[in-house]
Amino acid sequence: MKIATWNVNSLRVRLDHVIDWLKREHADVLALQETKTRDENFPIGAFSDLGYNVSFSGQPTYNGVALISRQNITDVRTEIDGLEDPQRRVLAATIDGVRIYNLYVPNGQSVDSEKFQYKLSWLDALKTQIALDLAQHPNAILLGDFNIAPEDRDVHDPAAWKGKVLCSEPERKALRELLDLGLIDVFRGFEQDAKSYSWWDYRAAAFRRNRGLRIDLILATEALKDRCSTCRIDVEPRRLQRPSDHTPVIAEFSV
DNA sequence: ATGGTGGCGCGGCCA
Repeated sequence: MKIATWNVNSLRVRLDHVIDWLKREHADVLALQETKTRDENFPIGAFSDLGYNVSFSGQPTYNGVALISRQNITDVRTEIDGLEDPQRRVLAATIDGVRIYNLYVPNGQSVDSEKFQYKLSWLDALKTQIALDLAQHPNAILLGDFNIAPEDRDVHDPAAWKGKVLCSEPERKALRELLDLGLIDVFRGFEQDAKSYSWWDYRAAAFRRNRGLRIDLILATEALKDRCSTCRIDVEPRRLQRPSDHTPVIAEFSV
């Protein structure tokens, strides 16, 4: 299974990029975040023409997640238990016997904001849900835009970002607690270039200067980690005209 | 430079 995650920051604007990317990479599963697309407007045909199934949970203007898959998508869930949340950030499904969680973790805006408290409570509810689910699904993958840089090596300028949202200790702790359930950030299981990032701010020529963060992650259970043969960031889509501010992260599993 | 750019949708929010 070749599986990838990509925050596209509007599927309508980025559809050509996504279709071209699928034609080139032939991924089995692509998890999209920030589709910003109502369900009734989802471009099903663009994907079915390539032989892909789709599942989506969208809303107008903000958020929105989708799964694009060669194999059937079953047992779809879009809610976290105990979390009343109109924001469409979760799409869990089973594909090829693997339980897959496509996640768009709240950004949090700034550590002193209400949105940051929402981010932490959202992560806490997610942890509770995943703890329960992993007992039933030894083969599971969590992937998406986590809006958390796990460690300082995932940050272009750790001193400047210290304590700031996306890098602060409370959210890093929340991520570690999620990993402690038995998940591995598979990107770090392989040799990687220093300064490997998945997101660059649109402003201040951040991409050209490689001033980025690695906040798009693929987490796998122990059983699947041993079946992971590669994980890499594909920076090419970020070079295109009118790109998303994120670029795809890809992992391959023998399942 | 407390800015900068981009998407949505047409003013202001969100990232």
